[in-house]
Amino acid sequence: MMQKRLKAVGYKMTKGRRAIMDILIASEGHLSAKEVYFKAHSLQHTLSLASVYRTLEIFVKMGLVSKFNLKDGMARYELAEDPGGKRHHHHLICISCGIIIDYGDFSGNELDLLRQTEKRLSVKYGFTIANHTIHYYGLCNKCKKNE
Amino acid sequence: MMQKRLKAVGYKMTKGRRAIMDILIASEGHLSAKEVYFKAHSLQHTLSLASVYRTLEIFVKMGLVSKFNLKDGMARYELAEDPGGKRHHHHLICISCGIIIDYGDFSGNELDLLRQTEKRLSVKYGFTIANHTIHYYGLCNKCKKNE
DNA sequence: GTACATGCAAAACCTTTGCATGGTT
DNA sequence: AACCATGCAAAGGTTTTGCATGTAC
Repeated sequence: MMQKRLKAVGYKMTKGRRAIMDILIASEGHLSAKEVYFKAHSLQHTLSLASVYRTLEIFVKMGLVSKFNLKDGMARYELAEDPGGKRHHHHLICISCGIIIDYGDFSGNELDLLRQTEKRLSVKYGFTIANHTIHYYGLCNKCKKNE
Repeated sequence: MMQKRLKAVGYKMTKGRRAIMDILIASEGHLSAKEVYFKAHSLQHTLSLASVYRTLEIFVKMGLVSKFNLKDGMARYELAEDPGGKRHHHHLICISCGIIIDYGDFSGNELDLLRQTEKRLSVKYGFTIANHTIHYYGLCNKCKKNE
């Protein structure tokens, strides 16, 4: 439970943090800080953007949330994947309209290969890999038709 | 040759652009705009940071340079890969010291699978994939020892 | 009551832009 | 000569921070 995890690291559970977590749980992922702010603000009217940033940073450090950047230079946040990896996915990003599509239905091959690759890199470069981000850039169906 | 390519799109070849391209060619890649600025400035003392940004954007639009973002929200630039894909690589990023290691010695399996995956995504999501970025985050050898 | 969390406003940082001037073709 | 490129400074957008106050424990 969240309160426990926060307490364990010396943090407190507040309404703002609860609201932010609720939004992240309810959303499909890849939210910008402002999107989190607007959505969470509707649950907790006193919440400020500064607190959203501070809270998101805490969540990232705790491993509850993943942060990544697209080419637009605006950070995106989403719930970190569960240990089993059920929520793990990659992103398809349209370079025309910016829509982001999650892609998580990996084939067995793909999973095997990712693991295999990580192991190989560990051995060869002495790198211990904690996680990865994979982004495919291209044209979505809609934008293709409009060209 | 560069001048030709620039001219073809209505742009001019200047000393600043030459210097920026020279730096990109001489470097290992993944340079921030400021790094390009400082290095190129030593070749062309009148160069400004604004021109670096303007030039890099042009190069990206022309397909000469690739731009990508790490989690720190600072864009990185590097020479685009040649058509044959010889320069294609992914990145290992140390979450402790920030060092970036290129990783380009793909196994045959990895290449096959990437192509296969892109094709599958094209079909399933109607997405035409132009390129991808793959970043592995973890601890480098050095930082592992210091912990 | 103590320590952490928050709001607000200011600052910091990366990146873009307006405008007058300089350089390339 | 025409038009693009540049430097400078200002503005824009995202993210961080200082400080006084509020709140969870």
